Amino acid sequence: MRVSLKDVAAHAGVSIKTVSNVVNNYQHVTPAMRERVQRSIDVLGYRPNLAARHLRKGRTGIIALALPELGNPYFAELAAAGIDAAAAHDYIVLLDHTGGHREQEILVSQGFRARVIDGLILSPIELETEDLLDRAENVPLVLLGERDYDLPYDHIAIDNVAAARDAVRHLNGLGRREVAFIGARRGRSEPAQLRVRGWREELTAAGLPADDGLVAATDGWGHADGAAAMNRILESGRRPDAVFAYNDPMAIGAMRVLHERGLRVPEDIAVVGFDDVVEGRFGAVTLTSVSPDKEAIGRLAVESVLARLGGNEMPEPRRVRADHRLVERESTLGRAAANGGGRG
Amino acid sequence: MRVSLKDVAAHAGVSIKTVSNVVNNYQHVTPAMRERVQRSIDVLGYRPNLAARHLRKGRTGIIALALPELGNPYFAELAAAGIDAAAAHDYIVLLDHTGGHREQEILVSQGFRARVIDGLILSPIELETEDLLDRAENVPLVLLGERDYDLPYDHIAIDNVAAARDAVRHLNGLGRREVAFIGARRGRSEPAQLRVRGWREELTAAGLPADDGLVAATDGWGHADGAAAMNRILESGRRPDAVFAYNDPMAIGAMRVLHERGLRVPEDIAVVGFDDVVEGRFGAVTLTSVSPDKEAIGRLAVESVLARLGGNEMPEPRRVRADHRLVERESTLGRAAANGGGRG
DNA sequence: GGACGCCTGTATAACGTTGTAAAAGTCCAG
DNA sequence: CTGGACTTTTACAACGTTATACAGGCGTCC
Repeated sequence: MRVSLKDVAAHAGVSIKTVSNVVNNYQHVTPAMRERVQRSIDVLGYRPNLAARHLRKGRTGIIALALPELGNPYFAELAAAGIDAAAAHDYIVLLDHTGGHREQEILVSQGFRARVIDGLILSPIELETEDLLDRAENVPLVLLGERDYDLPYDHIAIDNVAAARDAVRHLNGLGRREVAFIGARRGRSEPAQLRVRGWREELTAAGLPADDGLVAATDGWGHADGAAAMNRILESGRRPDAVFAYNDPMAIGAMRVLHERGLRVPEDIAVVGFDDVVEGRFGAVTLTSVSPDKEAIGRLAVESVLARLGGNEMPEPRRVRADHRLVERESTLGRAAANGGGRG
Repeated sequence: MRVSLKDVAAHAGVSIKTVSNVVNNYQHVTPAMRERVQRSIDVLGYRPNLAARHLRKGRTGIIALALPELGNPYFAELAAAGIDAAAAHDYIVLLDHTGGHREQEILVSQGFRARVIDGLILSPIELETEDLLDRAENVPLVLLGERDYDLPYDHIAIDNVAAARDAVRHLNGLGRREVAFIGARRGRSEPAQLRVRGWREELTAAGLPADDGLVAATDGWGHADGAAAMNRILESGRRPDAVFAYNDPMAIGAMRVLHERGLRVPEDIAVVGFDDVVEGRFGAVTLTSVSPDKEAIGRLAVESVLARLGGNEMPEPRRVRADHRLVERESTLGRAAANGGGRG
């Protein structure tokens, strides 16, 4: 059986509490006593029983990080950053995936999937505001990602509108005048996605078309969804000279379709993605992408949720903006000044 | 404060244990009593305290899954499969990443990173046999992946030698006679990697060269490592007509280098990867790859470790083979019968 | 009709830890 | 050498749950 404080206490000839004091670096322990107890600890190979500690302290030392999809490298990198940030605070991360499905997201937000956690970081896709109103759970919640909720929870994200505008402005600067958007989510009550909004704002400001025919809604957000959306746009008869995708996998899926149809990137159609995943740097045509500071997002999310644990004072919910920048690569290369000229 | 069994018991006017019995679906509870207690549970919104349950039962309901790198979609998909398989058994998965570094892998195997777990699934990269000999930890361990340890732990993997031979045989069948291998790990005491072995065996059996000049060792196993390795091979003066890579990201990195140098895939050089990640299906040249049954691996690993929890009888350690198949795509297309003819 | 067994429900004692309060020990001033 | 102030260590009670053992109630079998 595992060795407990009791065993160590017996071995060292002291009380249980003294051993506990040594383990917890309690201030008032004489060096002699500390060493004696420590020796017993080492000899017996004592390791604290976390379940008991958790029961006693009411904390588990675990926070959950619920992401839509681990297969998307963006989330994988985010997860890695979160795990490391948590480890720095002696916290462990329980990773979960929702598939971006509303029911799963609700389950997670209500704490029904992982019930051993002190705090929760959730990156929702389909979750609606009302789903969080009756949140019975009392563990702190921090939200991540593009969706914007008017709720008293911390929210960590980049400025998605500004980032989308950066991307579109970059395309416009290359002389592209018809910029399609791939990846509006289908069936969303309000098309309030910030990236679509940024796309629309920037185009409108530039006096360029931003009609619905240029927006392709999708069911998911993987390569295949991007490819299908690209196909749909082209089959509609539109011939945009640029595509801005909701994320990199979708952009890459779209580029595959363009390749199959003999359209050249960037000569015929420039492409910009979002998230700056590694994959985009190694295709036949490397991908220009909006690069969020993933490390910062992961770290800020963890620090944010841990801060909520401390006191009951419940400070004002915070909207934290992480940095982003546009990384230009081959998919939007060249033809900088050669605008105006058709590409016949 | 949270509501406990005691509160429910008081509300329902029964003993604590009776409430516990209802919660645990204990057999001998009258329907009337069950309903009465259940009503109190619902009214008060009781939710079991897992820390207390864990302390009492000695189980936490959590297993750890430690993978080298979440950024590699292969592992991300594996993780997703593991999480779902565990959920089917009411278990929760604690995901961890080692970076493939030996110290981290040792830490994980000794249980120093996550100490709340009932079992551990580890996919080691650099870990050596001796690191597991003095494993003090008593939680069951299941190993995953390519490395083969002669130790009394369950091991789940595909037949890596056979899979590698399949890939090389496929290339040979296309008339390719000089097949390079990308991704032998640098600094490994014995080059016992199974995939290299399969590559060598198949080539040798076919009477083709399998010398060290065709093997490119790498530090890591990402896109950039594959690209660097490909560059090194080409700069050495060798002109292989096929490349077999340790995994898909490396294969894709290699293809990028070939593209930059104006070498065509598959016309000049055919490429085969390993793992069949989604990314390989959407490049300008889709990637032929060995496709392990990830869902099965994740599921088998979880079931294996859960099986070890049950009894103390410690059955014989098992080597479980998951299925694999070769998925042929554009990177090895055509020129089937056109062998023999040089390529200019 | 009484003894026996089965079915329900209850009291109590753990599981291993930490917080509280009090006991024991130490030190110094008077 | 005694009293007081302070430091170190201890005993004990929680935290919320489940296992064990046992007490009643009821039916059943001779």
